[in-house]
Amino acid sequence: MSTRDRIVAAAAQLYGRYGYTGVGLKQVAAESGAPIGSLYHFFPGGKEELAAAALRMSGAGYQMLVEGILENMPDLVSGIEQSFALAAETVASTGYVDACWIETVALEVASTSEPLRMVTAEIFEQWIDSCTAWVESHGVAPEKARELGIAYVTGLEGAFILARSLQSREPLLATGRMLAAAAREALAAPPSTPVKAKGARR
Amino acid sequence: MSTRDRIVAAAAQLYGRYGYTGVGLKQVAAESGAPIGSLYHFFPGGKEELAAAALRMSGAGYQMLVEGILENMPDLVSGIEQSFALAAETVASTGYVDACWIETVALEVASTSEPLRMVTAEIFEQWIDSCTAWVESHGVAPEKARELGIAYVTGLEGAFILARSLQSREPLLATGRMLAAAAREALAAPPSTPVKAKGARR
DNA sequence: GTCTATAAACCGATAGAC
DNA sequence: GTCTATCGGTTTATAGAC
Repeated sequence: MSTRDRIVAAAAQLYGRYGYTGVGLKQVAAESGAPIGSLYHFFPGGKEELAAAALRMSGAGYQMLVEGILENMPDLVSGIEQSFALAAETVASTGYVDACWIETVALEVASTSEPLRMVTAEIFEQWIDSCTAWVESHGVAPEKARELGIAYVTGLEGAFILARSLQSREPLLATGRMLAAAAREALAAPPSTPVKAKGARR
Repeated sequence: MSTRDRIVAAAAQLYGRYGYTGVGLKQVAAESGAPIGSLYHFFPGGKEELAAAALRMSGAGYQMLVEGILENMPDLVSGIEQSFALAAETVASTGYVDACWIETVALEVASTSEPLRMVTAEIFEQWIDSCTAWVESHGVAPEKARELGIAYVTGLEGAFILARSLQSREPLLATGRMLAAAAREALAAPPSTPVKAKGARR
């Protein structure tokens, strides 16, 4: 693992616990074992450039994680409910500290750093596209699939907030069940313009 | 408006734009027109005590706002969709900077300040209770009503994140429509233990 | 590429005059 | 209750030796 990678990894970990504003560059340097000079060597743009790299790395990582989970789900409805239940277990197992730190930084930078805001927007858009494609592959019409794909992301992110604050699995379990209900309705109303569905509607 | 109130109001406004960690006490003092000494006079506990007061004030304010909107909605399903659409317009009208700042601070303090984490938990619990009561008043069985009440809050908070990051109404509109679909299903399956519903099931 | 030293500004918090 | 000055520590960022 290169020095650069260790710096980015340390930054991602610290941002997850303390937020973007709450973490100093010296702290990142200390955690990664690199001196501050190396940090500015790899990221001449300073804190913003480092955060952009960490966001992009973790954003892609979260997406691969979710895609891997959803791919192995038997059907749309139980896939939604099960993946939220799995998220609940995972978050609980870390003592409600590790969920998704992208949202924390996204809120912090939304009105303070236009470059970083755009990085988070790019990440969320990719997540939406990925989820929408999965929903569509199970036979939901494109527009409805996008709505459900968006609601999957917003519901998951919102449930993470309450789960961490309340230190409870309930927000994730309840949100998963309600989104599964929405998915059931989306399946019941078949595509107005029929498409060949790859996944089974059963 | 008392000096104390002006300090709390200024803190709430600044936390909304820059987050908890991103706002200094000197900044709050300057914005409110009060000297730092007064700030420590009213809040001997310093930054944490001030944030707790601001959180409680804004938390109650948001709850009253949502309750006032939901009360006047004709039915459960369109009430959910319409209130999300209204939120989309409101957030868009502020240039996507003012949505709900409780979530920003909740994420920042979740693993850094146990006292503040508990304040945010209390606020979220009250929101859930309020939404659950509204859902139940429209004829949904208690357990399902709580699930939908939770999903309303998580969906709204999550959609606020994406709306601000993407600078788009779409996350709020899509989430509102999906939660309305979930509500439709909750109404279709009547309470196992029938209760006298105050709201119309139609 | 690695590392140290340092500048200039800001932080939360306190002391103490008024 | 109001206000100022200040302490000790931290921040981002840079300069420059190795």
